[in-house]
Amino acid sequence: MPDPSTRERIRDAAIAAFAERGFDAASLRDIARRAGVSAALIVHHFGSKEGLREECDAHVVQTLVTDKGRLAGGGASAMMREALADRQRYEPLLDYMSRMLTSDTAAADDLFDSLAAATRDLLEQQAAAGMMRPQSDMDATVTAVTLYGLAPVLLRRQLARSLGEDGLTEALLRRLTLPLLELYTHGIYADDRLLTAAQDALARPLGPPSGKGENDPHQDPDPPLAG
Amino acid sequence: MPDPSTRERIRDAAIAAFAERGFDAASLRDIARRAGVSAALIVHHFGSKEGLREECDAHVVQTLVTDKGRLAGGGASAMMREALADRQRYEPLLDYMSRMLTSDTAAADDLFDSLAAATRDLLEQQAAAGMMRPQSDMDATVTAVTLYGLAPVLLRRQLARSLGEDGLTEALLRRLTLPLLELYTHGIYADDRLLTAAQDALARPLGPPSGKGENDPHQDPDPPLAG
DNA sequence: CGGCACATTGAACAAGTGTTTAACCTGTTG
DNA sequence: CAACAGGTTAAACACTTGTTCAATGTGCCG
Repeated sequence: MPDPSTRERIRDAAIAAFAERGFDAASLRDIARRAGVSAALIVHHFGSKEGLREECDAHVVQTLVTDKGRLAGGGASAMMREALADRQRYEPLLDYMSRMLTSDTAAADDLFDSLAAATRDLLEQQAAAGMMRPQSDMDATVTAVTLYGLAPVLLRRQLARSLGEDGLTEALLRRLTLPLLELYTHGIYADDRLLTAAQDALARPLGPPSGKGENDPHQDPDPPLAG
Repeated sequence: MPDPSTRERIRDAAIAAFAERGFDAASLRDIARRAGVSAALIVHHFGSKEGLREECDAHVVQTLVTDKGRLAGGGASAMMREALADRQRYEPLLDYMSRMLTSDTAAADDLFDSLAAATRDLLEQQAAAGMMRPQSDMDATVTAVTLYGLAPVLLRRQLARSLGEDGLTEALLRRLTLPLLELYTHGIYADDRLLTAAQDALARPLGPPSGKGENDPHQDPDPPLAG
C-alpha cells in the first residue's frame, strides 16, 4: 500500500494508544510521538481529542464490521480468523473494540448492533436450514449468543491466563472449540431438572421470594455460573 | 450500622468514583468532595492514589467474593440476587468489578480466579450429583462458563439496551433465564453436524486451511457467533 | 517572481493533576 | 496546665493535560 497520509498515521497511532492505555490515559503528546508529529498538528487535523476519538471509533467500527462485508458472510468467526492470521495488525483493534464496547458512546451501540445483527442473520440462516432447535425467545437468544461471542475477547487476558496460554493463541482457540461446540450442541446438563424447575417458577405470578432460597431457579438470574 | 469511619467513607466514595469514571479519570479532589473531606486527607490515610486503589480493589474483591462466603455456597447467582435486592448499593460494585476484570492488575487476577474456583466447585458438585454430561475438558469448560457468567455484567449496558430494558432489571433477568437454561440444557443446535465436523477437523494434524473455507469448523474459533 | 493555501511546529496558556508542606484543631495523657 | 499525637486543612509545588497562537516552511497557481 502507498505510504499512508499523515492523517491516517495519526489515526492509527491514536487507535494503538487508546487501545493500550485507554482514551483518558493516552495523551495527545504520546499519540503525536508515535505518529512522528507534533501535538498541535493533531488538533489541526481533528479539531480536538474528542474529534480524534470519533474518527478512531468510526474507523474501527468500519474495519471490524463494514469493511469487506466480513460480518455479512461468516460472522465474527471470519473476523477472528483474520485476527489470528494477522495478529499484530488486529490486536490493537480488538483492544480498542473491548474498550469501546464497555464505554457508553454512540459508536459502541452501533458496533454492538452490527454484531448482533450479524449473529441474528447467522442464526436465522441456520434455523432455516433446520440446524437449530426452536427458540422460545429469539431476540433474547440472539443477544445472549452475541454476548457470549464477545466474552472471550473482552476477557481474553483472563481467558488466556486461566488456561495457561499467552494471549488469544491458535492453540487456545483450538482448545475452546470442542467444549463450546459441545455446549451449543448438547448443553452441559444431563437432564431437564433445572430447566423445568425454572419454567415452573416463571409460570407462577411474580411475587416475593418463595422462601426455598438457594434452590429456587426463579431467583437464579445467572444459570451459567450458578446452575 | 454505626456511622462509618472517615477511612471507610473515603474508600466508598473512591469506589463509586472509580466505578463511574474509571481510575484515571476520577481525581482525588473529586473523591474528596464526595466523601466530604480534603484531598490531602486521602493521601494522609492511603499514602497515594495508587494505595487508595489497592485498598478499593481489595475491599471490592472481599465484598464480592469472600464476605459471608457468598460464592462458596450459591455461586455468582447469590451475588446477583443480592445485587438485585439492593441495587443502589451493589451497582457501584458491579461497575467497579467490570473495570477491574478488564484491567491487568493482580487484584483482577485474584477476583477472576475466585470466580472461576466458585464455578468449578458448583460444576463439580453438579457433576457428582449426576446432573452434568461428561465434559471432554473440564478446565476449559469451567473457564468458559465463568466467562459466560461475567459477560452479562461486563456488557450489561448493551444487554439492556438490546432488549429494551433500563439496566439489569429483574424483568431482564427473568427474560434471560429460560433461553440461557435452554442453552445449558439442550444447546441450540438440533443435531451433531457442526460438532462432529469440528471433531474431525481437530483430529487431523494441524496444517494450512483445508480450502473448504467458510464451513471448516477447525478455523472457527468462535462457534457462539459463527456457528 | 508574488501570493496564497495549507501542513507543520515550538512556545505559551489556563486548567487540572497527585503530592508535599506547614499549620491548625482537638482530644488524650502526664 | 503543658505536651504530645493524630485527624484535618488550605495553600503551594511541580507536572501534565488539551488547546491556542504566531510563526515557519512548502508547494501550487497565476
